[in-house]
Amino acid sequence: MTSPLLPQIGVDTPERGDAARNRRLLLDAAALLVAERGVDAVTMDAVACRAGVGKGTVFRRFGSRSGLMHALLDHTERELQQSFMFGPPPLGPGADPIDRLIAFGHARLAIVEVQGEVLRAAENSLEFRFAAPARAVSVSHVVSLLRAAGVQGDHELLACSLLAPLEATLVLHELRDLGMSVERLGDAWEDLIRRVTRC
Amino acid sequence: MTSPLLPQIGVDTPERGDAARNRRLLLDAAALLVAERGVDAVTMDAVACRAGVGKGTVFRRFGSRSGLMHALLDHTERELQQSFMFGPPPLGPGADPIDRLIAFGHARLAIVEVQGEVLRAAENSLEFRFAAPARAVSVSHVVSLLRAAGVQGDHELLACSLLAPLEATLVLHELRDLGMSVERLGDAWEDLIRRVTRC
DNA sequence: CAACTAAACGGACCGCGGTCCACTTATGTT
DNA sequence: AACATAAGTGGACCGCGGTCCGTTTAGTTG
Repeated sequence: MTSPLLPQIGVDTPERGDAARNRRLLLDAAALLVAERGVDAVTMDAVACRAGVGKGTVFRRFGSRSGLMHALLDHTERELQQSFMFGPPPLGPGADPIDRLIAFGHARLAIVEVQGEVLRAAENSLEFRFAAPARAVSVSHVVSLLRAAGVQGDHELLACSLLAPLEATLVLHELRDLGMSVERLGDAWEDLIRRVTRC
Repeated sequence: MTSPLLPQIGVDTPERGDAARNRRLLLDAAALLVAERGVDAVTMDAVACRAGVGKGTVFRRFGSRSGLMHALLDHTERELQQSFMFGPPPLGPGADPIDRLIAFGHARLAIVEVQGEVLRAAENSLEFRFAAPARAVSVSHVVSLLRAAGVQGDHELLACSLLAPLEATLVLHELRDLGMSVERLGDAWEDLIRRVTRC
């Protein structure tokens, strides 16, 4: 079994020097645009122009706008992953699996609160919404916690169903449009987990 | 309290004759395009052209592509709504609320199986994904069933969380990409409901 | 029937995501 | 150092969703 960590891109076929430089330029440009003018201002043309490269290069590096957003989130994603795999309880190993599940949801909600817009933009594509490696890691993490908690049943699907209410698009809707607080969402998550894992 | 049914559009300010005629033309054209060449072929230009009207008219009638898709689904949506409000058990009133919840999920899954592509296209916009009247009806239906089942807690959020795994985009992913069967999804739904409503 | 007005119409126009391909360049080999 | 080639590059180009606004028309009023 290979490492469950997010694959380090280009480990086997390393990027050429100029390509790597342009990746950095593009990521910096994109991050700057987000900070200055919001996610909507991050058009592929704008990023390319700001980075001083051609539009084609942006697509070559990131495949799509969602891919670019995903790359922007990569750091945060890895941090979360590190935390629940190797970090301290209750998120990391050592704590009761149910508490870990609850902490996991809280951590995700916190991320959505901060990076919600970017997350939503990243979710706007099928491949990155479900087929992304980060998602696969989350699913298998939840599956293993469910198993560890002694839950019986279709772990795979149960994990998918539990992850669904944490999707950025929905959470943002609840926060912004319905005016719910993160605390309330956190409480509801905890309640949901306790119900599902009870008995 | 007003009728919980989907509002009959244009009841107060009736549509002009030509407008109503064009709406029909457009809906027929769109349905035909879906049947003949799939959802992706339903571009706003194509629909307009096929109906023999201008593009602006399509947008005036339906607001956006998602709106058009939503209109295409309206009939099905109303049917489901009728069924769970006035139809026979287990979907309709009379059955145990938990059984009604389970039946509701099964009904939705069946719809996704048949109209999945159109549903997904309709979900591609924020306003129609969450702010659509049909969704509000579903949410309040689930809320009332949870209440009737004697479930304690944050019904509103619990309903949202339960509805999330029924979203077309996710369900289609599970069916197509992960190769799961509708039966399996149905079983998982039933299991989820039983867990959540237990105790 | 003529005049009036609010509604509907249509298509030119815009910006964005995404593709394509002729051209350039970094890197390893002899 | 010269070469070969795989990788990278850039910008013209495309199609689509969505907007805008000058024009047309349906329904009403006297």
